[in-house]
Amino acid sequence: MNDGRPPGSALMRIAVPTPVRRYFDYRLPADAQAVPPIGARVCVPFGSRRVVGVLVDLPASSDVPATRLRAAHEILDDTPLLTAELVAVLRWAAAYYHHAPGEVFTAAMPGILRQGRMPPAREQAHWQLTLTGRDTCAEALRRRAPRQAEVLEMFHRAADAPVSEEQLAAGLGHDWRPALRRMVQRGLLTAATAPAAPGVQPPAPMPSPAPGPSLTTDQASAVAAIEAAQARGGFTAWLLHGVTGSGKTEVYLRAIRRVLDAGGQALVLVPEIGLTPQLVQRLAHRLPTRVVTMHSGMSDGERARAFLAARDGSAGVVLGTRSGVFAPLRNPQLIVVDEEHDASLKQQDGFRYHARDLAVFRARQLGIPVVLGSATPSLESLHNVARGRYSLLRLPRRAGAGEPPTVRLVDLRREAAEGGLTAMLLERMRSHLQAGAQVLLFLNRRGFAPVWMCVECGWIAQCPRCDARLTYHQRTMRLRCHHCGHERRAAERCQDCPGQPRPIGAGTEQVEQAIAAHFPDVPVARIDRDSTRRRGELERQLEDIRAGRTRILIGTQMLTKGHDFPRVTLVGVLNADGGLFSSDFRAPERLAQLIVQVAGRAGRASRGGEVLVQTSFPEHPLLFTLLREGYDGFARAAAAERTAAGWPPFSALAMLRAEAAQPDPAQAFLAMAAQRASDELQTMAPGGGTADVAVLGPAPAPMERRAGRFRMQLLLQAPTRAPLQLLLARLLPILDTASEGRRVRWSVDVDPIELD
DNA sequence: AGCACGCCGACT
DNA sequence: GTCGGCGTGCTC
Repeated sequence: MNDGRPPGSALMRIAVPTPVRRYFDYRLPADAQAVPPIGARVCVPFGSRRVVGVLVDLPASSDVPATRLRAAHEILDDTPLLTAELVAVLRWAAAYYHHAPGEVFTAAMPGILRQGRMPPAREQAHWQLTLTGRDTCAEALRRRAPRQAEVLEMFHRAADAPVSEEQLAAGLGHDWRPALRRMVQRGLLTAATAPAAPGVQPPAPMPSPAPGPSLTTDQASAVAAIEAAQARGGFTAWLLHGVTGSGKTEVYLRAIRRVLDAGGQALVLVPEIGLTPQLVQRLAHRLPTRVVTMHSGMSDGERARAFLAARDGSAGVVLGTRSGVFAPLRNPQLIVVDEEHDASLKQQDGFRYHARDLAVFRARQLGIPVVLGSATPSLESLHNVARGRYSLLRLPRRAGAGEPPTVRLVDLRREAAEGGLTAMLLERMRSHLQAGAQVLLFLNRRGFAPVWMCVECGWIAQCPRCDARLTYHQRTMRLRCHHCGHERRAAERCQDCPGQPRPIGAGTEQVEQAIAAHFPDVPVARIDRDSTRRRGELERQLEDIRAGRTRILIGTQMLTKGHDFPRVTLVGVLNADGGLFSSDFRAPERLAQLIVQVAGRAGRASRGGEVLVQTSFPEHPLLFTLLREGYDGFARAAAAERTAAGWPPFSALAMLRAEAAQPDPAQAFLAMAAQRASDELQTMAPGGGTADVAVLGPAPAPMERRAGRFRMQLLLQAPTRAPLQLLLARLLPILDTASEGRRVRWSVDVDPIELD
């Protein structure tokens, strides 16, 4: 029975998976029994195809003439797949980022679900210890097979009771399957027929949550402030600015614990690389609930099941990367965004949303607290604190006995670096190694050398498809483009003269080689995308580091996030100059964050750490301020510069980008866009103050040619978001229908963070 | 993005 | 005479 309304006259507004910036209206299916709920999936005819969309509204009328409306084929859900609250977030996001709603909704759903299917309900598999397994010592296994040792430990903790897949996943994060399979082969574990015969054996117990450490006074007052807000109810945004090692996670844990005790759910977002098995484990060990993760490394089925567990409320904590912000939640009471400054929270292609900003919007709409945590907050968040939109919580001291590290600059113009290492750094390395500590060297440049040059004539190996140099990789004797993947043999002869090209400058591969020459007996690990390509390789290397088997670590950005190395006391930043003279106004902020984050790896143990930063520009004001006044001082100076220059957060930006196989169509499209933008601004000027929007460009992108395509950009800059939004709302429909747009690939980026 | 419709070259 | 090239336009 329906609710009395004749279903035939009801309309459905559907987000249809297509790049068109619009919703589509349909009639109910002919056989509909009732009006479906908002957030249900609906199968509809679209052109000549059948597609699965999401019901976002039941409008009273449509702009589309009734004769053109078609009836939906089928309603796929009677319990909505997306909550009404989430639908509202997605609708807002589509409007704010000016992206096609259908693609926004697509981005929010796991593949299986957006195809209109449900994940196969998988029989929960269980395993238990064999007698051999019971007698095997996890520690004995740890050296050769750390992953297996962790699995074994988990079974020992369960004290002979069978352990389920889900418990393994919660306790160990992803990737436990291969280890488990080998252990079954080795006869340590065996499949359990059933978790429990009814009434005989209790189901395998959740490992009971471990008690937390006692809080520092800073932590305690942060927790108290958040708890007061939780008790009060309603939206509050906190910026938790805690130095490395100050125990931000502990603060999150207390706030989450409180939410769980009240029967609610917490959503925790971390940058891609921060979602480590250690973090999953820590949450699972400490919280009396099911923790589900959502990230790109999961299979379709796992992802869909995690999504449904979030929606049904069976998971108390949802831990995800960027796209986790779109998890449907039954009873959300807290959102946490860790490392809120991290650029990977912003999607850089397609639907270019910022997970942190959407998290804040979502929390406001839900009327719940949101906690943004970082040791190096973004200038945006600090600005929001200054304007009173966020409340600041500070953890200025390390939680343990650790002293903050001392930071010094090494002048590369006075001290020659060989293989990336100055004599000064080598001397300090020797000293720290002798004291039994570990050393971490950071260099944001993989490969052997960034340049392959003929010393006779100056010829430099260039990528044929990008405006970029090729990086020399010595192990493979090949030249590789780090922007498009182009690869070729490194020729021994110059192309232009009889000379012999050779590598110039140092990458991680070369540093590794130089270290081996200087410290032949010290075990070294190199951690970058090349050395950790194999599955599980990163985990294996990190385990060697944690166990102290590795003494010197060389790595790129990968090394700076989410990993603790308590025995590292010396950190070397081999070359800090990359960000000093960039055209991107955010480069200094990123460099400062990087230096502080890397430095934070030093001396988390009781001994004071030491940081050496090698640079050719030791007098540069950025480095000077950062060293003398710390991140706070740097942030103040950077904010003053941004104010003067009119950059965010003291203005709002949107970037139009266009690329094509030839430069002309991209240029022509953006020139047209600039013209039409100016036209619109003319007609808008009287009321809305829109004349304040500056149209800058079009100009070639900083790397004009990339992967064989020419890239141009047009920047729109305004003092506030409102006029920019108004302009975009009027400009984009024009661009959508312009013929110039058909010959190029173009996109809008609202609040861009990479200006290239 | 698909997909259809549409109007011009080399083939069974 | 048709198969198919990709320009152009549309999808409730």
